[in-house]
Amino acid sequence: MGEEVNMSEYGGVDDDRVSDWELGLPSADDLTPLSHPLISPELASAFSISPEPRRSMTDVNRASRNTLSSIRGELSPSDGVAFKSFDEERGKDKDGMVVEGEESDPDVAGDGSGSRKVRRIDENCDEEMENGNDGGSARTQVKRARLVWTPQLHKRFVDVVAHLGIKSAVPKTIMQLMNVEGLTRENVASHLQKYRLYLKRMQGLSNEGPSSSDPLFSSTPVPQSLNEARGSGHMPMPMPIQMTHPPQMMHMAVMGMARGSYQGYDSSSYNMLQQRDWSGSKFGSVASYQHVTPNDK
DNA sequence: TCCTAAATAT
DNA sequence: GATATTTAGG
Repeated sequence: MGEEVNMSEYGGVDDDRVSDWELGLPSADDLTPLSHPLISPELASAFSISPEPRRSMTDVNRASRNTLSSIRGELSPSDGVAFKSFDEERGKDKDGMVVEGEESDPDVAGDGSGSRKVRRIDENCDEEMENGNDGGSARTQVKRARLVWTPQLHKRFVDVVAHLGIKSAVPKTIMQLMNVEGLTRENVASHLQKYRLYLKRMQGLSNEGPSSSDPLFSSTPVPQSLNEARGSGHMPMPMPIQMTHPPQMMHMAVMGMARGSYQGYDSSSYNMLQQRDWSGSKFGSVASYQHVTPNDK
């Protein structure tokens, strides 16, 4: 769940008080995010309604999340899971570490029937080169950390692409349907580019055996959707995607991950779980961000 | 505007 | 070298 980095600053100061608080608090999963959209993203996209009202409550969100994270980080005596507070290496620009908060997710069985977990990307900006009061426009785009396409995220991506049809699967639409907070169109575009490449390869080598190049892609069943999904000239009626109705935001917040070691995923669990929802598996979080070097480009 | 391919960066 | 981001052309 929402691992937060800056909690390291408060590390272990108030464990006692925290445990008192947590007694009456609902679990993080039960909380409805403030960013709760009123209509389903499918519907929204069907009618060209912007799914994200662009609330200006981002600060509030962040604040409450921080609080939650802090609490979460300190509790766990009841679970067998050991939450370790993580200290991060900020000094080294090339170093990052994976912090996966394992979340007990009891409702995995139905795969989408129950309450979908809220998902979002928690970006973290290290040093923010804040605007030196330039022209005054709030244009200062904080450099996002490197997005890591976790199996969950990719699965969502594939689902959306599949149901859109390969034709109308364009970055913007995909991004909207995925409804992952913080996920940019460029993120999707980039991934889509790679995904298309992958599909092409697979198509060319349809009788290719085990060694499919990408562990991520090969793990996700590729839909036979080289066909168009939407009738031409029709209004984009949202299709009943596998994802359940309130597919709110993906909740995700994981930092770091050493470069180049992504392929270290256990391929066996891939095959086992390829049709299941990934939540609850060892992949506690949906996506992760890699720490970005303070280097400016 | 935005999609896609290519270049660049990590 | 793989992945993700950024740039450039349409």
